[in-house]
Amino acid sequence: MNSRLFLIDGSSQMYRAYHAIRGLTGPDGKSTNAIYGFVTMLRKLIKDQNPEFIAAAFDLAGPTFRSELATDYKANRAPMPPDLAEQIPSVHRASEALGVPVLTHERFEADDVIGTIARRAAREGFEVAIVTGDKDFFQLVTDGIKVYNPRDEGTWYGAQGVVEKLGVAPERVVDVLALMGDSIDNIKGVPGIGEKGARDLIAAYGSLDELLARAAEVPQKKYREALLAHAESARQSRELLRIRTDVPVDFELEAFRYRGASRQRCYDLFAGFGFRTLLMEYAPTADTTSKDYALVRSPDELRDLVSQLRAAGRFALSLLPGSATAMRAEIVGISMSDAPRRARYVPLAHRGLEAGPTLGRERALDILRPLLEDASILKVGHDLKFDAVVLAEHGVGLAGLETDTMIVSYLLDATRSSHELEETVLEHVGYKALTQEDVCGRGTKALGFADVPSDAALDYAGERADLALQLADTLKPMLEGERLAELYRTLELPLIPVLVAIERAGVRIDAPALAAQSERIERELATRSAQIFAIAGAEFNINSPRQLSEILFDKLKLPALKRTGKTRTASTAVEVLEELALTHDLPRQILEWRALQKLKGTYIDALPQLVNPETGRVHTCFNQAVAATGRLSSSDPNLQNIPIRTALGRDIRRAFVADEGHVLISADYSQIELRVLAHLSGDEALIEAFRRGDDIHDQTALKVFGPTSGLDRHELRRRSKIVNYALLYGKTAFTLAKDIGVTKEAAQEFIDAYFRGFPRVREFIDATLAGARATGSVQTMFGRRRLVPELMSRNGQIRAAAERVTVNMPIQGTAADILKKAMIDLHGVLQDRASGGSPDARMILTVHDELLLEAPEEKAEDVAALVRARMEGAVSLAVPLTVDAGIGKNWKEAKR
DNA sequence: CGTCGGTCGTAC
DNA sequence: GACGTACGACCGACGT
Repeated sequence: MNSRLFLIDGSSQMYRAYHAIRGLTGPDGKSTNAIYGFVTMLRKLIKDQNPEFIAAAFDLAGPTFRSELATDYKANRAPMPPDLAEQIPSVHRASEALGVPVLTHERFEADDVIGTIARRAAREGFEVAIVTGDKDFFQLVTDGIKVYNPRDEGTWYGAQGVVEKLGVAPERVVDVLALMGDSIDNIKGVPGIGEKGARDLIAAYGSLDELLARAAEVPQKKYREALLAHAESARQSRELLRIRTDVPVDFELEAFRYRGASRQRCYDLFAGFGFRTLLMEYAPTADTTSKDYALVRSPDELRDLVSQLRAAGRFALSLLPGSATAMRAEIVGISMSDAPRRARYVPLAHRGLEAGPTLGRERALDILRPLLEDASILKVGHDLKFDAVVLAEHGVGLAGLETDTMIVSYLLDATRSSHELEETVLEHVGYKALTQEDVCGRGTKALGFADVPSDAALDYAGERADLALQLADTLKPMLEGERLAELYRTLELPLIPVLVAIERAGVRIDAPALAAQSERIERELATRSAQIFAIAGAEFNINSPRQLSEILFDKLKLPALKRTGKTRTASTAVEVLEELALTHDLPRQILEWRALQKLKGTYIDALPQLVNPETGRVHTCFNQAVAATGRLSSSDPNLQNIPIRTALGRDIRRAFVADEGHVLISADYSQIELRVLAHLSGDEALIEAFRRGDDIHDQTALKVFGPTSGLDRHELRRRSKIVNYALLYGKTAFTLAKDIGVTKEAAQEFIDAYFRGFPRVREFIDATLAGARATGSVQTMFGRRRLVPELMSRNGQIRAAAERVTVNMPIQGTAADILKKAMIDLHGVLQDRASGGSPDARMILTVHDELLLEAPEEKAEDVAALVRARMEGAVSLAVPLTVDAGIGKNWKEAKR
């Protein structure tokens, strides 16, 4: 088989990348879209085609032989956008780093360089592929030269493909192009002849020369006259469009042999561009660094380790858990590190053949306990809450928490897609860490840590502790100089033990009640689906948007009112079905079916499965490093989206119950975000309204709709509530109009009226945006910040989204900070009370503006008052914070 | 058969 | 195209 040479039309591929990807910028704010697109294309090409030889040719700025031939060559072309031009040197560097040599020529274009090399390589017996989306290259196609368009799945064009595409053989392509001309490059061709005409004429007369010689014979008057008048233009166009194959270039084909990418150069370059996912593949790996990792196998060794860590006064630790769920995890092993590249791993529960003895778990934990519980020995880790929960479930406390690198990473840049140790280390230490997949395998075949031999676990676990310590020393100083260090020290770090306590406490679930509800809904769903199939005249999967849209829009011919974002298929979303329900029975039925299905599938059936058999309760996991605004999130299960709006939904909350002799206390901030807005904006009208204790939505109604709108109070209040929240979320008149059922113009007038009524809110929004544009980030009252580089995007949509985010973040984020502060305060008080003796109240849940507690029945009123006081007094604002508290045997009752 | 993107829907 | 922050069920295309 012949060697394959890929010649890439670099400039055109770079252009394509630039236009295909919008709004991608590096850490320095400069555009990286063309670089990224080009790199992606190149990597895919190399992966898919596995080339032996490869090179990329690029145009240079400046005159070429064509501009001498025709002074107005490319005169129509808009100048290259500056943010593309500045990426060119980087595209060249990236190409070379990936192992693809870059070719340029002073007087010739990339096309000609490619043409010349292609011809020579073909003569020497290479199979040549020209990588381009440009049909001009079809003229070069021969037995040994094909065109490859990498777009989508990739398309190959040989001679046959060219005939199919342009209607003529490759050697006549330039004749066809000459007739057509090229308006972009200002090549005139023959006016009045387009692609179709050109193909037909060249096919009929054999060649351009023949056609021009016999122009007078052309039957169509339009073509004949044009050909006679513009024969010279046609000839000149042909010279401009003919790709040269005689460029003086000096090279050895051997220089194009592909030898793979330079890891180091790719790593350095991609780090500079901020290509985080790509970085992974090029980062240095373990084999390049020396380390001192060892197993600890005997009690004496472990005691030595403990004294050493004590002497160090500070160390990082990492548990290998038996399961990803902290509340259910066994401890498979513990690693600890007190200096870079040094780590010790204590295997505790590895199964199967072991290279040496393993310490008994209880005995090992007993030796470790004093060290772990000693608050004067500082602890470092990545996601310490996880380790603390697992340890606590094994009867060991974790005190002296100093640095949680996951949370530090989150405070530095909350919008990162992941704060996993691997990602964070890659970014800040420049090291590609082992992953759990590397050690355990992936998919269904993946082993648990317990089934991995302990010396293999050592590499992974050792790194986890080692890297956490290294990371801590890199990241911690980055908090200084801003308010982040204080935010970390006073809010995020103290929150960890609070969350540990809440997660461990869990919520009691009335599983039999849910099971009964499930059966009832199951029957209901069966009846309803039968009805639905009867109306539809066919059986189908109601849960499948695709099948449903076929029924609704193809079979029943209902109008497709909206299309979905990515796939442009007819949407079956609520608002669409609501609309269709006015004219047809089926959509309403579907909506009701879906609502039932959702409740059953997501909550009623899911919750009992997550009850911990040990505790009989559900233990959600609170994530402290996910939400971009500073909120907590909840998962496994998510207890922050339990239904409340519909009666049936609220019933689910009845299944969240208090223990015997206990009650639940629900306390939630009243309109905390609007109060935060009042405080941050300093708007007198808003502040006054809150100080007087007015109903804020009524007050808004007065400002927005006026005293004489004629609507009843209930409707006014409903609309005002929507307007109020619309403001927080940066809603546009368009969506506000939809929500409250008025015209866009009316909605805009409401928004305008709102800003007239609360003028400082407008000023606050403008000032927030201006500040964010100046600094690249926006902050909460407590100094939590969010980076918003997209504010500078040239893409209007991306920019508008960034503006909404910018306005919303300080409000939502400050509210989140306040609740966190209240939780820490309250936790302290409850702990103090508990130290008095009898079991007392405990927090069991938090939902953005609400705390749920469980308390002995007889202390309920007392605790409720305490909770209110702590929440209302968490922070002092220009307006009072008010808290509504309720008590009940279950969450629904407590919520009232 | 497992993974993953798309769509939809729940909360605040 | 048009509302901020989350999590998760389900479907179905795609890759192994």
